[in-house]
Amino acid sequence: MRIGDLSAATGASARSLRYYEEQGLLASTRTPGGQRIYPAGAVERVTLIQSLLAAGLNSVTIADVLPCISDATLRTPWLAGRLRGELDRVSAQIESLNRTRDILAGLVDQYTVTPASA
Amino acid sequence: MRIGDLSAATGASARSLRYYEEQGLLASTRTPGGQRIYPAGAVERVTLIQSLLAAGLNSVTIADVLPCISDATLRTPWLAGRLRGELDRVSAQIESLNRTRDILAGLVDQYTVTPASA
DNA sequence: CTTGAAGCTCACATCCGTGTGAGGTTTTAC
DNA sequence: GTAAAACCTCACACGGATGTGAGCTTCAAG
Repeated sequence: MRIGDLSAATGASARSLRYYEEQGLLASTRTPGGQRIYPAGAVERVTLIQSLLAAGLNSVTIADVLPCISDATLRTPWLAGRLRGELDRVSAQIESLNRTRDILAGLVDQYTVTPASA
Repeated sequence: MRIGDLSAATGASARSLRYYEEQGLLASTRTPGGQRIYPAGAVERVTLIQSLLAAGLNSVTIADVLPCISDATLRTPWLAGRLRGELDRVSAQIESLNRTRDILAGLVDQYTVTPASA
């Protein structure tokens, strides 16, 4: 599959896909003319990359972590700790976001209730 | 309370506090010499600002939304919609983060289980 | 007074994924 | 063989909160 197809399939821009490759997150082979050809699992991989980016992991961290998903032999204790750290961070972030959501929901509630007198 | 005290109380750097003021998120009076004096509720206000920033609202949006928390008369339908939109966005973000957390947790699990043979 | 800590303004730097545009090449379809 | 669509590589720009440093002023304590 070519870059346009992968872009359409994932919602990531071609620019982003090239960036992922540049950062070592995504592999491609090339046609004789130099255009990128992506293997079958690329869609899932890009989806995963997007998830991790959205979770606040930067590309370097993702590059460290990603290989282990496909290759269990690459798992080191150091990486396990790293991963656990990221998990904790994301969990804390979710906690914090939940509280903030409650604040926003409370405000929306007030909007819904108070102007009922109007 | 002066800027150093507020910074210590909230964890926000003095730089950030000045920035919040510049963006209209935080008010202060000044000493005759020009130094900032913050009123009593400033700590809570800064904490709220930090929450909203962490939730992905930018300073302009926060500036729109913040006044309504203290003053119900400022609530307009337009702002209600705006607020609801932000709430939806944050909720979606939390959903997405939950999925990502599950992915990370799954990875950590694999680390925990697989190397048990070692 | 004097001195050191704390504050002030201004302005440039950083992060980092993504947008964008120029200028050129490859691929695909007719 | 030709035209159009897709792709290529630079390389610069951005957003937006925060860091940082220079140069100066104010405040609090001795």
